Amino acid sequence: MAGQDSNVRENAGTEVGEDQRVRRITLHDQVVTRLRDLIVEGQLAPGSRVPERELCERFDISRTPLREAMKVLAWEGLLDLSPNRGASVSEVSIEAVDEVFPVMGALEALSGELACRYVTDAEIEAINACHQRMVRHYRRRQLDEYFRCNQEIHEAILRAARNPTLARTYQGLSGRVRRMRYIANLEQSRWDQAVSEHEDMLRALHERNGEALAHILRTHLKNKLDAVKDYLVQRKGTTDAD
Amino acid sequence: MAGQDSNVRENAGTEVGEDQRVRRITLHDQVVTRLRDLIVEGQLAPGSRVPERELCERFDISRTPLREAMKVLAWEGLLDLSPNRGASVSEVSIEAVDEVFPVMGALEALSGELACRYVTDAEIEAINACHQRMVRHYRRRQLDEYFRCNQEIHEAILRAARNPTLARTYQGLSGRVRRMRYIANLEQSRWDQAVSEHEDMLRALHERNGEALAHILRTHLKNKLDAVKDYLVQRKGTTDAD
DNA sequence: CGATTGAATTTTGTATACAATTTTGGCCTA
DNA sequence: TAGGCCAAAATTGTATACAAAATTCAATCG
Repeated sequence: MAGQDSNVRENAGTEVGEDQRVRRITLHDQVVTRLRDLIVEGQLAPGSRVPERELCERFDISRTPLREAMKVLAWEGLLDLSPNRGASVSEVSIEAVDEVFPVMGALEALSGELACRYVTDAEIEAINACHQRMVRHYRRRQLDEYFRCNQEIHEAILRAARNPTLARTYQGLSGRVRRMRYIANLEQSRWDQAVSEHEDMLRALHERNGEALAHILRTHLKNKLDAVKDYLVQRKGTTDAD
Repeated sequence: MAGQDSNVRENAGTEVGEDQRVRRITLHDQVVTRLRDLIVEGQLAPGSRVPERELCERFDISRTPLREAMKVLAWEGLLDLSPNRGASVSEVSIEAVDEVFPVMGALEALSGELACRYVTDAEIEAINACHQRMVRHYRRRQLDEYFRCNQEIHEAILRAARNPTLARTYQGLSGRVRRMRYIANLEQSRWDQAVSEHEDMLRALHERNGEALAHILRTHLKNKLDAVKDYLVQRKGTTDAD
């Protein structure tokens, strides 16, 4: 009876569930994706102001779709908007990391539990294949490819949780954290640890041990964010006195 | 050092933390709040289409700020947008409730734990006062006033968690659920139960027992959503055959 | 020489105009 | 009469124009 349910959604670009049947994507949707990538990849430095004019020229569009996109990114927390004073890329502070962690941690743990409940054998196999690819990239020290597989795995788990609301909520937060991986490059010891944690994940998924997977995902996230925080502390030390 | 932090935020209307020093609120911010209220209060029926023209006339504004507001509400999940085909109010289905519960439950539990960690005696006292008011309204069967106190308490707990990201994320989801309280009116037995659960909450908060509060909040939410689901099932039964 | 005030410039907020797509209604045909 | 096709209307997507606020910079005053 409820026909309106599986409609095309906004921000299709970063959704976990893929409805790729949309051929005509609106301009501001593209802008949301492209602008988010710009921020996430650090091409727009945290704290820097973002005049509308500049972005209009860069994307070669008018202000209307750009502003609509900026509203969404402000809601996601990637931009700070001040009335009549414009937009600036939100800062990545240690406090922000500490603030985001418990929330993402709770969601990540939940996704682990739900994923173990609903994941299919085929999905586990696919995730396993992706994991093996990731390990190969890890051995060859191919950072970019490694990250791509890494994110693919996390998205697959999120998808296996069979909860679009969870996925959307998590992704909304992850943008703020994802860019940190560009800011803080992986140290070798942390990298070894991360791969080891991923092994644990796969095992828990195989055994469909939701509690274990939840715990691993949470720890995994915490370790990752701690690494980012270390980097931020260190960086702060170079600019501040003492 | 990071000066951009405590800037005015978008959607100030429903934030938990109150920065009321802003005198000049932009038009689309007002529209976000007003349109959300319209949806939450059920004045725009779930599933109904929402032509821009109509809302422009109702709010007496042009399409530009309205569209910016609609983008945000679509992100919140209150509106479904289809390119070139307009907006419709998202449906409130049983599946949607089941989907939202685990996510909100996890966040609610988290807020309980954090609140017990950071809440001050003064805050507990304020919450307690609000609780007493709520009980009075409950005894007098004043539904609207009861709900107002109820929401105030939940917001106070969320605020005590000292985590704006958590608050924002939770509020983003709560809009979808809040309107259900208008759809499904409280039955007496459920009402008794809810008040009793609130007593438990206050006790846990007093004892600063985070684990207990987390559990109570989660159960409280589950009971509330179950009541909504019962109502939806019943309602569906009257329209569908069997 | 520094601070303050005020006009010019820039930037944002809102409204309107134009283009493109979808929906609707009617007409024609099989 | 039913179905399909084309045109007209309505609705959405985008661009531009105008208004208001904020920033800048310089000139004047202390």
